[in-house]
Amino acid sequence: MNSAGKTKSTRTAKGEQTKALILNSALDLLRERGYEETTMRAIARKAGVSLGNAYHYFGSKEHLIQAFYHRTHGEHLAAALPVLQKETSLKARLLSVLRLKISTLEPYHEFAGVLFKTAADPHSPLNPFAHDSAPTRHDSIKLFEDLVADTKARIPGDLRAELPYLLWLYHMGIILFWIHDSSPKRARTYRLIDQTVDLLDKLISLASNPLMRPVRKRALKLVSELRDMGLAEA
Amino acid sequence: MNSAGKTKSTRTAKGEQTKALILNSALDLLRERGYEETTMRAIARKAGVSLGNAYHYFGSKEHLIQAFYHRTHGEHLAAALPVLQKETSLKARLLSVLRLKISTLEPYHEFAGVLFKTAADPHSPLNPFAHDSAPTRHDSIKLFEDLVADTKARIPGDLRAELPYLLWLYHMGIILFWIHDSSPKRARTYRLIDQTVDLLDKLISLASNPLMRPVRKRALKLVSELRDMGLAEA
DNA sequence: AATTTTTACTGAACACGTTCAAAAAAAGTT
DNA sequence: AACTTTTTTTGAACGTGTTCAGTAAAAATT
Repeated sequence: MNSAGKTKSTRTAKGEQTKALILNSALDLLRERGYEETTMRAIARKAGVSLGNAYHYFGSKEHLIQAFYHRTHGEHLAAALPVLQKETSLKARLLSVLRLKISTLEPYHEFAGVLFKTAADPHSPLNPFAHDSAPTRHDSIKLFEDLVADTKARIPGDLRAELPYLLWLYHMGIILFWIHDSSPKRARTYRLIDQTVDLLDKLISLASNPLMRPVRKRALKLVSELRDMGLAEA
Repeated sequence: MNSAGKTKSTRTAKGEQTKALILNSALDLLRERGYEETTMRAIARKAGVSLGNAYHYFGSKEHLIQAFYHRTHGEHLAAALPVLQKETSLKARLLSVLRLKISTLEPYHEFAGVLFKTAADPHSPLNPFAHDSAPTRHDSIKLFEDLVADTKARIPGDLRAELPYLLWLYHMGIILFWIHDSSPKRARTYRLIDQTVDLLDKLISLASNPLMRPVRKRALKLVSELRDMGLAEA
């Protein structure tokens, strides 16, 4: 069995091809119709494959979403990494990276809600704290590590260490807002990004003040405990 | 039709009785078996009623959860209000109210995950920003209004106005943690409450400092915009 | 080359949430 | 009391996600 016994590993070139075919069919339908309206039967039909075969490669409908998540993260990464070369300030980097995230996700807005729907369920393999989604989550946080790493802002070491995780959480919050955002061209979300990035920048400066050291230490210790806990769970 | 055309209003004493019977059967089963393992058919059977009849009173399985949410909130309120009489400090009140919330929810820990599962889905009538759940949400926030209202801490007016909503969000975060908490007697959650309440108290003092006024104003304006948005949506 | 073992694939079956037309019961009306 | 309207209740039906025993094909082994 695999990590959680759901998705079988592919052993054959033919199999790899079929698996990709199913995933592409699924993403097409999800983009067009959203989650509920995209049935496993429709996915299999579009891929020219039997229903059972789809389940051979993807243990459940949710596992297809995990594959989607992995793919869009790759797209986002490809778009965001060049930005880290050009921009050096934390603020400018954050602004670009978040805007790119939203534009990458945009084609899937209709069905993205389901991501968070299951994300909060402890029994779902999709929830961000679950063992199954650890690799994708780690990849996702790594982008924010790179973002923070070589920025020349004066940030105390303790805060700098936790900042990637905190920014990742913040970026999840932005996505949650975007999911509920039905304004034209997602204008509200982009405005929220502008405002919160600006505010965050100020708050980081504030927290970096030596006078803040005791409170900062306390808060960061709490954050690190919370962060570690996810890995320790079943 | 009702608020969203889902739950029919009851017109008869007999109907009221049947509705209560179904809800009680549902809550019993949910407590014993959790959400997935509790089928609508089992609920109907336990209530001695046909499947279709269950759907006559509760438009969907999720609507039963909304009823659960309403009921446990009532229990929590009954336990928490006396505390506001005895305790006067914000810190002590918060500590008690949160601990009571967790102990009220405890019997339903197994299935509470589904609360958050659907809570983040924009299409679900259960999501906290949805129109359907507005009454329960408002009731829930009201408790924190009472909690803040007559406390004698020196808190600036702008912060005091938003504090109930912020504390409600915070309390949702605590519940989210509790859902994932599998430690004995939920020790981790109680520890988290202790630590975060302590920290929150310090942060409120900090934010009340006149020097913080500009940043505070900015942050609170953002929060109030976010809060209003929920009501404006479809 | 024949045989065994592993992988890819099929389609029928299951239990579930949900819907709906229609029957039974109750309440309201004349 | 007879009739109409409304509410309650039923049970069959639909489409869904998922499972599984079994078949076809490919790879590994002899």
